[in-house]
Amino acid sequence: MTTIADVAERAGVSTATVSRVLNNSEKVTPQTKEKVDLAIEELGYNLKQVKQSEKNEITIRDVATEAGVSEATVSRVINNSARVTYQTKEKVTQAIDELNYSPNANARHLRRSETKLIGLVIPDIWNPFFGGIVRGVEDLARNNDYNVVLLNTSGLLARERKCINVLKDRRVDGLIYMGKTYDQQRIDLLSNCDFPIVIISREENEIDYPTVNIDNYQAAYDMTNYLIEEGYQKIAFIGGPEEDKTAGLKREKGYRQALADNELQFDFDLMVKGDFTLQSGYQGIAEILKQNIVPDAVFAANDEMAVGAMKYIREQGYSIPEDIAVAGFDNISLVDYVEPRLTTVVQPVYELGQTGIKTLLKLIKGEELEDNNIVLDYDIEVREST
Amino acid sequence: MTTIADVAERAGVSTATVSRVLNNSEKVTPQTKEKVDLAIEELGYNLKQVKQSEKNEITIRDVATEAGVSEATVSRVINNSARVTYQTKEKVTQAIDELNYSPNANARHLRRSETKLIGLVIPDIWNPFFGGIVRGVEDLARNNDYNVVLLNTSGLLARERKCINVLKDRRVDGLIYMGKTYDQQRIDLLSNCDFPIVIISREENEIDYPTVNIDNYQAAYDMTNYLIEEGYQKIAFIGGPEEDKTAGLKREKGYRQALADNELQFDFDLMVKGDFTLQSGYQGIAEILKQNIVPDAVFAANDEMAVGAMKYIREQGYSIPEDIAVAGFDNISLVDYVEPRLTTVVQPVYELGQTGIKTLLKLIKGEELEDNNIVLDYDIEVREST
DNA sequence: ATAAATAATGTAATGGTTTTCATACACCAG
DNA sequence: CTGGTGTATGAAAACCATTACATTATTTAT
Repeated sequence: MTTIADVAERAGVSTATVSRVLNNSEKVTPQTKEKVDLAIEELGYNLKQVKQSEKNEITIRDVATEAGVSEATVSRVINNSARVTYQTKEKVTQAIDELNYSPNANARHLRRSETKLIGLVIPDIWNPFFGGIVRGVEDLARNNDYNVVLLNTSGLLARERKCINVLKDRRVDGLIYMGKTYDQQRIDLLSNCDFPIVIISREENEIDYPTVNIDNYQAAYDMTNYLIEEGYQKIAFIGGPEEDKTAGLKREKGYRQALADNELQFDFDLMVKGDFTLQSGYQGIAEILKQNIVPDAVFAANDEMAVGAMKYIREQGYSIPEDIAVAGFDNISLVDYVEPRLTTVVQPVYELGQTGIKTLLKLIKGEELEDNNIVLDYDIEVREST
Repeated sequence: MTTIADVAERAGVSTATVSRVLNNSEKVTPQTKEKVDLAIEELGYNLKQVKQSEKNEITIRDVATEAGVSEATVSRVINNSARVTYQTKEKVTQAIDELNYSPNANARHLRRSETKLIGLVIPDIWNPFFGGIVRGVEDLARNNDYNVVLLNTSGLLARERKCINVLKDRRVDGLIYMGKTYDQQRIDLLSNCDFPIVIISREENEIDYPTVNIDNYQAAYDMTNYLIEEGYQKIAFIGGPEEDKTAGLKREKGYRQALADNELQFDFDLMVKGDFTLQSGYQGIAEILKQNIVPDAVFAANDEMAVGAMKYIREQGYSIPEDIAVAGFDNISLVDYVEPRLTTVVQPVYELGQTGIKTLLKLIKGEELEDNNIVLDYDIEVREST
């Protein structure tokens, strides 16, 4: 298509000048007018020309034409949104097949103002604990015609902020959020979203959104109790970091309460703080053993630390579980592979994910939640380490 | 907003009838008219009501009004797509802030006919091997303003088919595909897509799309060579399943060639087929040992099988690596946790992901690839198991 | 001061779909 | 067979942003 710009170039003047000539709006030298008029003629420029699309996506319009019906009818067939004669339906589906038409979801979503997209914000998919959750989320989401946009944050506030903005721009229908910490900044971040949000794997009292979780306190209590029943008396505990006011703290509390309820003295020397890494479990138990205190069992607030502890214990020549039993928390896949296999609290990761998305879908539909804080069952899987 | 349909429902007639009443276009029974009029009154229906959006999304139009400029100018500010006076820019950004405006990405993408969305099809995110890749993909994608739609297939053809269709509908700009197998059906599936595709972790000769991978043959060769150099002479191999004509086969070939090049006899009794699971590694080595053949080393085609083998070996009272050394392939996280830690081929998972997305972005931009099959470096990480 | 260029901004078409309102046709009861 | 209605369909207005093209302001050069 010829544009004013083309004419301008041909005539060797600016587009503004061409415009002036066309509209007689301002004075123009006769020579200039001459040049411009010539260019217009040469190029056959025509103000009223209609532009035609370059891109050749097959659209609902093409289908409509092919089937000899209106776009509306095609839409009705596609969405089953109204009764359509059998014949018409046939024609339409055939046209769709013939043209290999696939409806543009973006256009649909723009019109419908829903995107069938769920944001999934996670600190680290590499970690199988989260991997299991993601899988639960994705499976069930897709069964409900939603897709998942995955965003890995590494737990960094700046990245989380960006992620949330991206999700806002994309107008996701909802968000499943998992963070490392839940401080005021995160809460501000989330509260600024106008789509529903569900938090997985956090204690309910920290945060003001629906959560899906297990009862960390009770699980730790039960595990400790189990150890006591098995005859262990001197049970060490490797906890989470000082700052962790959430799951880690709950687990610690469960441990202490179980001791108390069994009339066992809580001993500060038997408790150390870790940071959920393998190393910290290793060092944690080392701290205790180096004081020449030898517990008969160690309960770590997560599996990584338990495995780290096992390593040190074995290095010191103790045998597991004969000298020192070890128990963990989470049931990450590696617990099955270590020697001896680790007794641990089984978190239902896949179900956590599924329940999270179920809850989110309810919120999206505007349904009321019976319970804002869903607590799933855990299991204690006894293996050879105790 | 009240629509004709609402009135029709209230009055218990069809919309057509309501229309007739409204326009006096055709005859209508007095009673019907009565009913309809009543309904109209009750619902306060007003033909001329300007329909206003129910959804009250803040749009670029609002920003334009607020800032006293045209929508085009707002767009220019947002996208930095043309020069705008400092003052105008100020006004616009201020309006954006004030209204807390966030541009609707779907509308943008519809117009631009690109979605900044990448499909990521994967057999199992739960598996840390894939988890690492996903992370590499997502990180780099986001740095380039792309988002990732994650689709977990469990390797099932039916699900893969659905996934691909979803991605087509969503008009993703590209796809990163990982599958368990690559048969004709998958190839058909992929070839039916009109966006660029990159395959991660597959041998180039199987498939006709750009791939990112390591050299499985060479890696297995090097590992075998390393074992031989360490003095092992009787090296067993636990391979992939019979059907696996890809990575597993390459690894086997590398193993055999290394033997040959070192003038070691290849011995069928020292080779078993597994299926990449822990159990199959356990059984595999059992098969060999039960024949009273005792190798001095075992090389498994992946880590899971290696760990399974370790387990059986230890159970039989052999010590690792003194009696039998063990080596694996992949470097999944658990290799660091087993006792002794496993010597293995390190696949650069994160880089595989990153390179995959890099390649895909090139394709999306329409750039030529220097190399259609990118081969990344691997490492051999020697630990205590050899 | 005038004519032209350049910079800044506006207008309106466009992207592909859904959905509301409107209507042609077919059916049914009297 | 005809008046009254429902059913199947069509036309056109949304949805929100981008962008091609046009135009108005502001410089620059003569």
